[in-house]
Amino acid sequence: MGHHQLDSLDEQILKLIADNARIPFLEVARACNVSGAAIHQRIQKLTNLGILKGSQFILDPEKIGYETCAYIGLYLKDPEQFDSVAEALKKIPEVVECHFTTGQYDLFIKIYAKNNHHLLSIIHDKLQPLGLARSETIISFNEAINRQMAILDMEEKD
Amino acid sequence: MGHHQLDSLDEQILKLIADNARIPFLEVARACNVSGAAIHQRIQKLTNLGILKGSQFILDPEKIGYETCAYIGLYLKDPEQFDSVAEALKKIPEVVECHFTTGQYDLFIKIYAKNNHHLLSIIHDKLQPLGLARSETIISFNEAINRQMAILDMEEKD
DNA sequence: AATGAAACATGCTCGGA
DNA sequence: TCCGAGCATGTTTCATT
Repeated sequence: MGHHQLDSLDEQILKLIADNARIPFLEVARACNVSGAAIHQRIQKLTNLGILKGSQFILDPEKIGYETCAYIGLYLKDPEQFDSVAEALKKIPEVVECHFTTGQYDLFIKIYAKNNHHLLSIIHDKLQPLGLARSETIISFNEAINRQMAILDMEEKD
Repeated sequence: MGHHQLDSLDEQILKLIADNARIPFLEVARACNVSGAAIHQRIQKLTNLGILKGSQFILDPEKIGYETCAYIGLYLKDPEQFDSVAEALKKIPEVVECHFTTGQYDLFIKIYAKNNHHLLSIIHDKLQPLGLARSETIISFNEAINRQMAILDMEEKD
């Protein structure tokens, strides 16, 4: 699971495509002073290495009807079930993140709901039945930042 | 700020492109039984409405050297400064999310760091100087889910 | 691992319905 | 709002270095 050695060209490519998945590879090629075929090969390589894991169009949650964003810390009745609970959470489309965490919570999740009422009904009808002992909800009323981590600098050797 | 009326074609398009930003629009057109020009126009419209907010290639954080993911709840010495603190957080590249929240915390952020030591140094050297009274860190040791919310069903009328 | 050219496919624009 | 056609542009492959 360690990370890989990326050379300067890989890094340039990642910086150019990370926040613009529709950029023409020829434009990347021109910016990097290499051929289009080279970019094609590198992107293939980065994909095979698992560094690139697909692409997305970013949708504005509010504009498609998801006005409530919340984090919920879950305490399980049986903490050893965290694995099967995580599986069950994958089937709840409103759950967009799920973390196994240190300390306080057994699981920590992020949810988008249509509104506060919808959030409550998700907690009641979908989360509680999974075997929660208790939960703590943090409602976000403004997502001031939401971005991908930057590609900061070269990777050190293994 | 409200959401918009999306028809069935908009919805189909969003479902096809949301998790594949590189899909050819002509392929979308074929799947929807409309012309390529129609898809082109719709995507333009969805972009103008702010429903589409750009695109990304998804990078695997671990594979580019970010092995620690954490959430941090921030208590500010002066809670009224939350706005300027949020601005300052934008300049810290390791901070990928920042929320204004109800209750407990003044701000709630998500951070990717190279390792635990790096996380500590970010908290000490970059976050504390912003005027923190206190902070609570939740370290994730496994991100079991990380996805975009699904496009579930038609939007109701305004 | 990169190149350049060729073959193929797509993106974009415009006139018209 | 959509279609179809035309042209510019991008993608992919392959033989070569």
